Amino acid sequence: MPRLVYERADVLPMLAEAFRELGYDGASMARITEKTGLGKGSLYHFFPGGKEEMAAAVLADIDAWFEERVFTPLATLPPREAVANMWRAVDEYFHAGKRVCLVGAFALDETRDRFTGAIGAYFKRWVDVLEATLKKAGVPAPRQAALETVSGIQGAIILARALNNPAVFVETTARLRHTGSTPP
Amino acid sequence: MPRLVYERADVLPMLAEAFRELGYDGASMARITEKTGLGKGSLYHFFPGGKEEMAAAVLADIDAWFEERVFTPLATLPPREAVANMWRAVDEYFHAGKRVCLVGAFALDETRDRFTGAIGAYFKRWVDVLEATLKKAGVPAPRQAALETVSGIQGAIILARALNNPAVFVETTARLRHTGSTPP
DNA sequence: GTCTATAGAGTGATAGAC
DNA sequence: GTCTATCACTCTATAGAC
Repeated sequence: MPRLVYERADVLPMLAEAFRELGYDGASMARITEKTGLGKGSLYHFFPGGKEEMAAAVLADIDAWFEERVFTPLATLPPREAVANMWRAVDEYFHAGKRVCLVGAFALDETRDRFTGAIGAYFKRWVDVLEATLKKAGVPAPRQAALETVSGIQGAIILARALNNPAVFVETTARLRHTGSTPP
Repeated sequence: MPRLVYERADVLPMLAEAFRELGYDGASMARITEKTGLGKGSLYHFFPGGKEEMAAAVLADIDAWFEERVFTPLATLPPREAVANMWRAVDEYFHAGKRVCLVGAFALDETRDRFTGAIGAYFKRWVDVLEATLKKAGVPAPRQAALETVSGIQGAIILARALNNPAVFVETTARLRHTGSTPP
């Protein structure tokens, strides 16, 4: 009987989904083993620091994805293309409203204080690089537009989940999507 | 030695703060007794249904506050006055970005499924009544503007907490605040 | 005495860590 | 699997108002 052999990197997406669905405190080790199919032995082998290290690794993995697919492109592509790429990546990542932003969710309760650095850096990077892009695109008040866009995505996720209607995510972000792609 | 005697209604704001700071799963009975100063006896006397009844009562209390201070005024005051009143109430309630929205926070993880009705009703009522007000004010695309406003508030709370800077709440909602108060 | 509110020890179950 | 700590919750005892 063959057995599946995982690497640490294979486990991260499953862990991420567990934390996304259950929250940090709601994700008990028992439910994490259910969701991942890995035994406690494997999990503590990969993450000797336990649950906190698992969540920290997941946050770092998310940040790396956004760096590659959103932040770096924002900084290097021509502004309008960069913004269009961001919205494509956002729709892909959040499954057009069906998936929650773990970084945003962790920010809301005292879980934030465990991961202040990672959470703050993710959002600061996003706002800063989007602001610079919008400035290049000639958008007026680029700082405020960037804040509005990043926070608008977070709010749309909450609203879509609260109303139990993923379509609300696209509907709510509709106007934001034009910022940076319409001439001033 | 005199002792403090509470009513159920006195306990709700303290419970709300506990859930807001700790989240539903993070709010253990031990920490709730710490935060409220009440013994388990008192808490289970007021809320025989335990933690779930406590959270449900808190959600109902929040909903009642918003009904009185935001939703009903939106439906009855002249449109521009109604919107101005809403923003005053929002700033007061969320302490201009220092306080989290418990209903929104519960929406993000599986806690939503315990309180689907209350969470959905709160946001549906807010969006619907704001949409009607903006329509009366002659705002174009009132539905989308209402979604954007309600979700923008939620997003601004997340961003302010993530960046550890309450001022970001006011900065981020700045443009939203003009919707409904500027002539079309 | 009754009644409501309070305090907190004690229950079995389950938590995270190893 | 095994450890201890902590979980939500129960229950008994009691305080003070009538």
